[in-house]
Amino acid sequence: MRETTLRDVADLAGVSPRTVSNVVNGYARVTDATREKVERAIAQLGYRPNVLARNLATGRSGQIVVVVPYLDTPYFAELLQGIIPAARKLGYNVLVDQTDGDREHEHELIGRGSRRFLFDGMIFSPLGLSQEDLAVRDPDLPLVVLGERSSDGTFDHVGIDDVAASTDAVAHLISLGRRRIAAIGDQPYPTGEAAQLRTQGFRAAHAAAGRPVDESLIISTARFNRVDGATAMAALLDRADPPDAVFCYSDLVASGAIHALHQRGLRVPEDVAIIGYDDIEDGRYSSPTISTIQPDKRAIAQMAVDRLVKRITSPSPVPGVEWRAEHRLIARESTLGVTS
Amino acid sequence: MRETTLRDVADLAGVSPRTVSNVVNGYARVTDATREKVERAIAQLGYRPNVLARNLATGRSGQIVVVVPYLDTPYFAELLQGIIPAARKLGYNVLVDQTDGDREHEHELIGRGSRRFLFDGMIFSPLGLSQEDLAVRDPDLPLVVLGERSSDGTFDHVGIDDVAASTDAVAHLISLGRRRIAAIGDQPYPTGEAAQLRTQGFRAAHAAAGRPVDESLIISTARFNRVDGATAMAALLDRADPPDAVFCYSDLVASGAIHALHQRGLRVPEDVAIIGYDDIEDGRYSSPTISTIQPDKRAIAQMAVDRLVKRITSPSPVPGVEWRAEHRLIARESTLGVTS
DNA sequence: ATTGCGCTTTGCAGCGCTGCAAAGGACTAT
DNA sequence: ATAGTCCTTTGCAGCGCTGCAAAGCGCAAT
Repeated sequence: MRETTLRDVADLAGVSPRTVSNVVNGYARVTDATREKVERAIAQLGYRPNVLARNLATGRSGQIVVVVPYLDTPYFAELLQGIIPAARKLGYNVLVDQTDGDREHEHELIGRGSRRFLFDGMIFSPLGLSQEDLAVRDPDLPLVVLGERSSDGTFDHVGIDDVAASTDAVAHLISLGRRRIAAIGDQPYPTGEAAQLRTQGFRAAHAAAGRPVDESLIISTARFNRVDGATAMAALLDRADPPDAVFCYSDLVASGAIHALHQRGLRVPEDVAIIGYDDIEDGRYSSPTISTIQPDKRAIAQMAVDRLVKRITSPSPVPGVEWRAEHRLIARESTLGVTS
Repeated sequence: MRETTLRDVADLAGVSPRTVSNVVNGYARVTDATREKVERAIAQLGYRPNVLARNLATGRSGQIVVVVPYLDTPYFAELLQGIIPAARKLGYNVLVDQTDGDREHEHELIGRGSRRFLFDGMIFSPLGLSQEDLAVRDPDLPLVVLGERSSDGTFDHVGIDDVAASTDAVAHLISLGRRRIAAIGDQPYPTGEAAQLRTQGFRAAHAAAGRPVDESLIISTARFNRVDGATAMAALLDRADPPDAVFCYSDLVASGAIHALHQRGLRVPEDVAIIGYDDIEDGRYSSPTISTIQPDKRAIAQMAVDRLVKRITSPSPVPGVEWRAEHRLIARESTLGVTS
């Protein structure tokens, strides 16, 4: 049996298809009598508009897509908790896609692909993509970039001040009297911009305290996840002069590092203090609880959606905005120890 | 500037639009000469097919949606890691939506809404919806349900044997000599079916060991998350006769419970043994590592996608299948203690 | 009685693509 | 030379909806 269409409803109600459309969309002025007739017909036939057809006719889909590297990274999952309701409130439906941090895939998504037509705009958190890659993006696609890139003026960028936040984190370790501070999570140019900014903060904090940086304590990892954190920590502990504190570039890395420490029977923070980044829920429940940098996720989410929708609805080109959310240092047990 | 269309390409290549379509879709036999002409024109104009138009014409969208209660629940995030590649391999794009476990919202998604047209099928993990609610679903929508419901024969159901798995978990605690075993995560009828099956397993294990069940040790929670786990555990510890082991209905609940124990200076498993459910990555890294029930997530994901695609592509009605994936008991530190 | 106004309703065309079936063309068999 | 066959290419119509602008209509003003 065929799906009922606008025309079927129109026939039953004795009006033109256009009028049914007007009722369905709440458009224009429709007399109460007409509206009621049409609504009765709709109910009777169980009519539902075909969004596909509507989208084709209007050229817009009412959907925005949020593209993240990994859905199983709690930071993104938590960010989405802010993005989804914010977008819904503005009448947009949110769908999520993941790239596995794969450069090809990311490229395809921001490039001039045919999926373009499915979405009115995109909130994108790049990982494998370098700044140059971003240049080949589809200029038609309203875009808000999350994270650490800076905008070239044709899209918006929303994030926190990574250098300042990282400086705060490391300064905290220094203020606790730690002498040999390692960093886990650096990544080489050109793709690891987030990581490089954090390393920059790491250096800045040392400089501000008049301390030299031991370059051998800056450890690169492929990803910001637990496995890599544990592996890097284990490697540090195998050395003759292990660190007494570690700045981890994400809470997941920190969680992995703590795991590696516990496996060797070392105590956090007595033997090694750990600070993470992102403030995921996990860190508030782990043992010890993880000191971290807390970005204002709600503000980031709200801002990203606002900017994107502005971009979608504005007929004229919108200048790219660089927007920094607040961040806070949250000191917990992994640096302060158990306080009671 | 207008987006280039099939017709533009046809004009430039000197062929009919239909032929361009054939080339684009790899349809039919097209001579190499023609194909090359067309491809040159496509490249020259930077043509990309309008998926919206294609979808309208074909009536299919090539997208499937995975609907989960909460994206920030690691179990779902991990499951998606299996679903997304499996679906991609079959030519489907996966989009994710979350319901917040809200019954209204879930209802809307499986009902006869207009979003129906955006997706060829749905993999759905219900939470707030009761078995009766599922009955009002859109019969046209190919559907695979994850989790604990049983199928009414009009859709497929994929999950593990929750009763058996829960029995295994509790039997493990009993075998370790624990005497007062609590359960955290029960939920009342009619929505909390997953929880009820686990409670059933909890009872079954007691019965098998010839032990009575202390009903007061079965604690209900609103969700399977950390906060609720911590709160419930704290309440148990406030009692005169606290348990010496707890079966938590998810690893998140277990994580919360362990947190509550540590806050009181109690040791896991020496004072209280904890077992969780789901085997999320978190539990492999926490201190102590969390014993758990490991569902075969990869198999669940693969099966869900296979069944859904079969349903989408089959012209005739497909009978509903009830499919159970394997599960394993993984004993870690939270029940065995630190072994070295 | 005629004109003009404002509101509601309508008809038309078209969004860009594909399904279908038939037309065209090259080539082989008779 | 003619008919038949097979493969490639095409034309048409339509997916179901909305933008646009004009038509219809009731009512007040002249």
